[in-house]
Amino acid sequence: MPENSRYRRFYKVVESIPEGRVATYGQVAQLAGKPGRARLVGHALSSLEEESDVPWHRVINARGEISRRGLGDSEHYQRVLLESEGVVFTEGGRVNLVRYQWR
DNA sequence: GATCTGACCACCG
DNA sequence: CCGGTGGCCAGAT
Repeated sequence: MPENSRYRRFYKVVESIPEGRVATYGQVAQLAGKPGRARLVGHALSSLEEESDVPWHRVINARGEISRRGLGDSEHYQRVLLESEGVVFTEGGRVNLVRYQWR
């Protein structure tokens, strides 16, 4: 995905998420000036290059859970990345949003 | 170019 | 908190 694509707004927002904090898709969409377009964020992240500097792993869904289509292990990978930044998961494999959501 | 699909969300129950 | 519903929109087919 080229840097000059129209997803650039979203990447900019994601890049500004501090370490050890998370944001929801809807939140990113809103901060990017596209309220209600949470789905676009998902598409933006899914087309993101692996070598990108964007901390895509800090974006989770509104229930505090890691979303990913069927494929198994990359979901675990995202969790490991967050845990290495100090984010603690609950028993259900979810993040305590009131505590870790970026404001 | 019509239709389907999806890293979703708000709203309701 | 969980499940279903409707809506939005970019890619893939």
